[in-house]
Order: sequence, then structure tokens, then C-alpha cells
Amino acid sequence: MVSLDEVAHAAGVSAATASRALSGRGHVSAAARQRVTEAAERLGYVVSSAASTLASGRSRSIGVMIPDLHRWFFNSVLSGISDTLTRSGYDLTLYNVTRDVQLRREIFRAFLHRRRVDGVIVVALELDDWETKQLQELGLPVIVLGGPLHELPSMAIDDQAVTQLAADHLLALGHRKIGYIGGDQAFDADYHVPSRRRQGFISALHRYGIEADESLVQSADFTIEGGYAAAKQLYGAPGNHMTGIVAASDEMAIGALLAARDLGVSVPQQMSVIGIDGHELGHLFQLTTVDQQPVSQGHTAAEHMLRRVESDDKVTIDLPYSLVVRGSTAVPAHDAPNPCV
Amino acid sequence: MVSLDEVAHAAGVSAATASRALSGRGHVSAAARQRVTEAAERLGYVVSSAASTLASGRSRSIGVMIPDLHRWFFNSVLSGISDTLTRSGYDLTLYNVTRDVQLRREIFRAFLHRRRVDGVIVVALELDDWETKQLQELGLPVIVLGGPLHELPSMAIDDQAVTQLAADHLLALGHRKIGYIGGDQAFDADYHVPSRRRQGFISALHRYGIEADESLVQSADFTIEGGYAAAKQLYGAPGNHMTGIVAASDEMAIGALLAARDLGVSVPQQMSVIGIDGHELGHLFQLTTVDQQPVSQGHTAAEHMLRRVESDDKVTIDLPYSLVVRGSTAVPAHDAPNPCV
DNA sequence: ATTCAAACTGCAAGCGCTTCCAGTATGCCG
DNA sequence: CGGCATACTGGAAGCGCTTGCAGTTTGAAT
Repeated sequence: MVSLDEVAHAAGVSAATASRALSGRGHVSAAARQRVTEAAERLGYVVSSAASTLASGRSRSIGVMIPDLHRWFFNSVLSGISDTLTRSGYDLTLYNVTRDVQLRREIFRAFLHRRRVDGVIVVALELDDWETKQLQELGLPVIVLGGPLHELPSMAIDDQAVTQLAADHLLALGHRKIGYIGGDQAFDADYHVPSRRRQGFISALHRYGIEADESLVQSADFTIEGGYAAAKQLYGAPGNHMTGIVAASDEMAIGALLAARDLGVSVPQQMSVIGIDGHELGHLFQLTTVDQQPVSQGHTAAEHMLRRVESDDKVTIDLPYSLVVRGSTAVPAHDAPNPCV
Repeated sequence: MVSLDEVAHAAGVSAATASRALSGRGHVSAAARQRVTEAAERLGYVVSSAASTLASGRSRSIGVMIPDLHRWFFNSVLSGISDTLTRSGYDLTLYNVTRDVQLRREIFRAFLHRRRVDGVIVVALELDDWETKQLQELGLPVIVLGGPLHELPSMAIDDQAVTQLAADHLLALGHRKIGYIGGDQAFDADYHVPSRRRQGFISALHRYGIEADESLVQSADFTIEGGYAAAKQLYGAPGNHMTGIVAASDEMAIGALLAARDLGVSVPQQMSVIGIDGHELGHLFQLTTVDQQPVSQGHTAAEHMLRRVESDDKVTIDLPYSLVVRGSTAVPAHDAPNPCV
């Protein structure tokens, strides 16, 4: 391993100057900088992260806490974060926060305090008070993606508005008996997203003077399998005259699409289905959705993190989203027979 | 931040003894260890990773290089690795190696050399000579998952045998006209896996005295969409009398299943489909597959890494796999009409 | 009781950088 | 041409820990 001293010596300057030349901090003559850069390049010098961190207090690494790598939304966000950090020369330390309570506690208790990171991006985790406190006590910039959480700077889409937009799309098409696949408090692992989306659905109906029919609301775990099972329940309920479904995630919507095929319910002729997320498979399934561009969310979060979120706290950033209309939604066939068994 | 000195002082010992007590290296009396541990706990002491790394040369962090976080196989492996590392108190530094050549080069040139990690696990990346050399020159333990790569210690399933097993399953059921969805050299982003699987398919046919029909072999990119498109090609080819499909990944197999539904080809009555991987959606789709337990692969890789792979090099570990028969495969209906258009 | 090894402990020397500080050189102003 | 600000540079002091070394104590073996 080449040390800074060797580079400095090769360039005919002191280690101090070499350090300044390479880091860009402080004054260095153009000539010296040139020689140092060349020597470093020639010798293949790479700064020792430990030494640099210890001396400067900066680690050039960001911690990312994320719940479930299998869920498309989360690994998309992670991709976005990773991309931006790598481009900026930052490392990414991954904390995969699973349902293992003990491990989770350990991550908050010890891992984060090792000061290996300059900041922490928390993706879609519902934090309890103790965890929030741990994060705050780090004295590091923290960004919560999928908030908002009042105690910490956060970025989030307006989940209620998003779901309302999805429901509005169906309502505007003329649907009136609309089913919902989402979650309730029991699924609030991530900032009440399930609750807030459900609320958005109900509000949308209210604005059309429709009372949500509890029998048309199904809970699921945001996965394809969960959506499939929930949709089967909805399709199977006799006489509900449902013509459309709003699913709180694209994965569940895809599940609903698969269930429809299995039961011979044609989409969009007999049933319109709309999801939320912008899943990569949406195109294949011709799924109408509200795209929340998770990769971009990752980019944005990382960029903000790199700017250190100087703005004191409670920074709450609203993220964009957009309706993408594909083939899974259409005006309801009022004359058609009830597709549900 | 509480320093080791404070802990040592609180426990009435020197920093050296406190360090030994907490790390477990060297001799410390039970009494001293007890007092140090208590003091550390009470003060909330957590070792500074930078200082510890600088002094000891060990960082308690493992780097993981992985290509595509969206692909289920990769994020499964990552989950497994992460789980094992976290349980052992290790951090995971994620290097998401995308198709961006410049970024990729930078990761190998600079990131790895920062000595932030004690070892590197490379998941399913086809390394060129220069990259292999960079890895070797690190002087760190490296494990390649999805090898084998002769130059570096690696772990892999026997891709040829796996695909042969899949094809054998169909052959044993009586299928003779079998299609294949996989890849050729053009898709060899990861250790010739596409090529080796294709070879396994061809060998299996040979053992039954069947020559592979080139028109029944389709290339795809291992995604659901890719499999869907490839399967449509196969189903659409007139007069091929194909009764079964081997897909080199579950995602492509699922694509084939979806295509079958869309074209009215019934599975398994008219068409048997088998995949490879053990995808979590396999259950929903009743997909027969060869499970290679990627999460366990992650565990195994991480465990080996933690044991530092003392054994010099060229450690090549064969990973297990198993056939999981579900509903997507059955004996061919010899009397049935050709399902293909 | 004597000897010796092993257990234990603290001192101090780093690990490889960054950065404060003080000193020298340079440029520009009046 | 003196004076002062500014650019540049190197010395040296850490950053917070680990560990070799040497000294002290203990226990067991003779």
C-alpha cells in the first residue's frame, strides 16, 4: 500500500501539502498540485479511509437503513441512492433492517454509533421513539425517505393524494363500485403508508358522494401473492357489482390482474385495475398506475444527504408522482353482467 | 462520544486493558473485564471504527459487489449475506456494479483500495483480467459467488448439472420436443452462466438421443419480460409440436407462464414449464423449478468470508440445489393437438 | 522455600492521515 | 520603496484506538 508520505516524497513536497493537493482544501500552488497528482496517479495511491476518517472526522460513507430488499420499491430506491453516492465517491453502508427485533435493536444501538458513516438515510421504516432518539443522538444528518416523521428531516410522497389520484382516475372513468386492496394499521410497518393510502381512497369516494363499502376493502401485505389472494376475495364475493380495483401497490395490483385471469374476469372490459408505484413489470401487464419513481427518490435523497441537509431540521420534501394510464383501466361496461361470481 | 479512555478511567484500568477486555484479545483478569464491560455499557461506549481500523488493520466490514438489485436472485443473495454479517457484528459496504463502465472501473480502481473492508464478496459478476488483478492485489480475502473463476476462490452451483436436472425432469415425464429459454454468450454477464446452462440443456437432450432443435432455443435476458417475449416466439412457431419448456431462470419461466395464459396455452395440460432458481413467486404460479436457495448461498458465502478463507486459493465450493415439482409440469398429452398456433 | 512459567497490567509507540500554526515568499497598494 | 495582505509550505500535534514490550504478580512445580 502506497502511503501519502511516499507520494509527497515523490512529488518533492511535504505530506501536508500532498494532502491539501489531493483533497482540494487549502492553498497549493498549481505546480505542486500537478506534481502531487501525477505522483499519486503513478504510484496508484488511494487514501486510507480509516486514517482519513480518524483525522478529519469525515468518512465519505453514508448509511442506508432499508427493510426488505425483495420488495421492488425498496431495491429501486436503494439503486438510486447507490448510484448517486458512487458517483460522488461515497461508500454505502447497508443496514438491512429485518423483522428480527434483536438485530434491529443492535443496529440502532451499536452499528450506527461506530461512526462509520457521515449520515444516515432511512428508507420506509416506522421508527419507535427510542430508535428516533438514537438517530438524533448520532449528531449526524439523517433523512427519512417515506416519512414524514416530525422529529426528523424527511422526504415523502403525499400518500393520501396519490391514492386519491388513483381512485379519481377510476371515478372519472365512471366507476362507482370500486374495491380496494391495501392495508390498515396492522400493516403500518412503514410510516402509516397503508393507513394513509387507505384514507386517500376513502376521501376520493367521499368527494363523489360515495360511502366506502367495507366489504370491498381488503387488506394485504403489498406483495403479488397478497394482492392475488385479496383480489380473489373481492372477485368471489357475490353480487358486489364491483367494476374497478385500486391497489395500494403495483405488486398487489399485479396480483389482482393474475387473479382476474385465473377467474376469467377480463381486464379492462369487466374490471379496471390501478396500482401505485411504477413497477417495472407494469408495462408487461399493461397496468395503469401512479408512478412515484423510486429510483429518482433514491437519487434525490442521496443528493440531499450529500448537501448535508444544512437546513436545521423538519425539512419535509414532497416528492413527485404521476399517473400512467395503460391498458388495465377503462370505462365500466354498465350493461355488462356482473363479472363477479 | 465516549472514548475508550473514559471507560478505562471509570473502570480504574488503563486504556490498554480496557481495549483488551472489550476485544477479548490478550489476558485480562475476570474482575477487570467485568468492571470494563460494565463501565462501557453504562457510558454507552461504542468503539470508533476508524480508530480501531487504523490501529488494528481490521475494519469489521465486508464489501459486496453485486450487479442488479432488481433481479430477485441477486437481492436474495444480498439478504443472506447481510443477515449473516450483521449477526456477526460486521458492516456491509455495498458496491452496486451497474452497466456504467466508468463507475465500474472506478469501483475497482479506487473504492476497493480505500481499505474500508476486510474482504470482498463478488456476486455473479463476470470479471475481466484487469478487474481480477485489482481484486487479487488488494491482498484481501475474496470470494466469488456464481463462479467458478479459476483465479479466485469461488462458490457456485453446477449450472450445467442444474439445467440438465431441469431438462431431465421433462424428459423423464415423456417430453421429447422441448423448448429452451436462456441465453448465449451475448448474455454472459455473469460467469458464463447462460452458456453453461444452455450446455446443460443440450447435454440432457443428447443423453436421450435427441438433437437440440435450434428453432426451439430462444435467447432472453433472464427477466420476466424477456421470458414472456421469448415464449411467445416459441408458442407462435407453427408446427413445432413442442410440449415443454426449460427456462434458465424462474423469472423467464414465469414470463413463459404468462405468455401461455395470454395465448390460451394451458399449463401443464398442453405445455410443461420448468424454471431454475427457486423464486418466491414460484409458489403462486405453481412453477416447477430447480431451487438453488440464494439466501442460503448468501449465508454460506458470508460465513466462509468470515472464516477468512484461509485455504490458500482456488477454493471452489459446490452449492446445493434441488428439484421442486409443482403444478407447471406433467406428462405430455400425446394425443392432444399441437397447442402452438 | 526456590524457581519458573504463565497471567496480568500499563507504558508508549504507532496506524496514516488532516489541519492548525507559524514561517517564508509573493504580489499589490499607496 | 515600505507595508501589508495573501499565497504557499512544512512542522508537528493530534484523531482514538491496538499491541509489542517489559515489568509485576500469581500459582504451581520442584
